[in-house]
Amino acid sequence: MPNPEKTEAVQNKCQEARPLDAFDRKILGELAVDAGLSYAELGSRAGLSAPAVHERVKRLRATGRIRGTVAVLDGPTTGKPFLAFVHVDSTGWGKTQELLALSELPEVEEIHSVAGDTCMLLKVRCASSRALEGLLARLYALPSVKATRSYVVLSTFLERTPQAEITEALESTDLSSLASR
Amino acid sequence: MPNPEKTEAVQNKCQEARPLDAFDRKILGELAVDAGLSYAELGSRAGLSAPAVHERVKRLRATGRIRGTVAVLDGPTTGKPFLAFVHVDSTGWGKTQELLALSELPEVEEIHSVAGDTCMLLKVRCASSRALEGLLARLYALPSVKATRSYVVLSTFLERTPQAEITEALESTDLSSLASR
DNA sequence: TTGAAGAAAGGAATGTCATTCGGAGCAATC
DNA sequence: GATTGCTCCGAATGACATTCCTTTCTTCAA
Repeated sequence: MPNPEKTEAVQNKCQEARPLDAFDRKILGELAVDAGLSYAELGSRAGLSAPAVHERVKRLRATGRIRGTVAVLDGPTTGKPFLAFVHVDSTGWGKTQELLALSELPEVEEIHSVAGDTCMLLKVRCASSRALEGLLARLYALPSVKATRSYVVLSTFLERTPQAEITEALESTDLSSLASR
Repeated sequence: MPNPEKTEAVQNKCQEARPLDAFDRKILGELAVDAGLSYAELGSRAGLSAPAVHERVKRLRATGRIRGTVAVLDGPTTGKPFLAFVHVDSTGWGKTQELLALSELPEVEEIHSVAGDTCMLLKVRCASSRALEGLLARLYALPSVKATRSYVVLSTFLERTPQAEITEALESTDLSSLASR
């Protein structure tokens, strides 16, 4: 009979699924806000030395927790003041391949398949309403696209990449207390 | 009578709205994909020297074209496998202030006000469906929130930050050619 | 309990790169 | 035609990333 702990250890090794200790999460949290921090500064905030932080960051990158490091561009001042979310109803499954071709357009920032009364959800940022119109025209040019609903953004109050912190309280919400609503 | 060119020059100076030449856009494009590039590498790709690139990047940061540099975290492997878009119908204008308080939750990544059959649009990434439920509970706890519609993401095919490139063709789409559809 | 092995952290050294400085080319202005 | 301002490049400096090595702690086995 295999030793459960040893088996788990092996799995962790193979899947590289070590469960992120407090140091890791602190580092991730800081880097998700500002990746320009030096390892020394990062270390002093996390309570580690620079080489230790470096080692952890290297591991976080290798295991895919950190996807990459990017400069966040400002839409309006870089020529794309129009932001919209487009819901796409398409006929048939497996037709999503056509939509994925839109990834080539730099205006398309996100493509998700979603559950709900729609099939696909696109996040699109472009130069003008004219360009949005042109993009919708391309959408409707696809045979599988049945209908779209666009939600043009008027104001953006918050926009950021995934954060490291997790709000534990959300999972322990006592919904029964809301039953009286 | 004021000299138009001079006036424009002054405006550019004041608004710091210089129109981004090809070098700037190339640099922005590269940095939006990988901000870890050295200035030397960046320079060789753009056809400039390292100091020249450095100067431009500094200016792009100062003028707000580059909002910041961040590490892109992977949702699933950092403990947040659930992604959803939540449409919020709220009663009355100016009540958005309540919703903005949700910015404090690291699970809330985006908050937009949109035109369409809904008022607010949230992008939410959390640990579990239980957490999503807890977040919706918080939403409904706000007096102004009338209804919500959630679109749970099943698969994400593309997800990136704003890109520098602009597809000119989108703005020159001949919509009259689509009239026959 | 003791010994051995693995993992991880810290200190110091090295190499790379960011950053700065000075000079040159170029355009626009008076 | 001289001047001012801007941007580029090459070289020098300084900071920082990266590596190496030692130490410590934990874990597993005897």
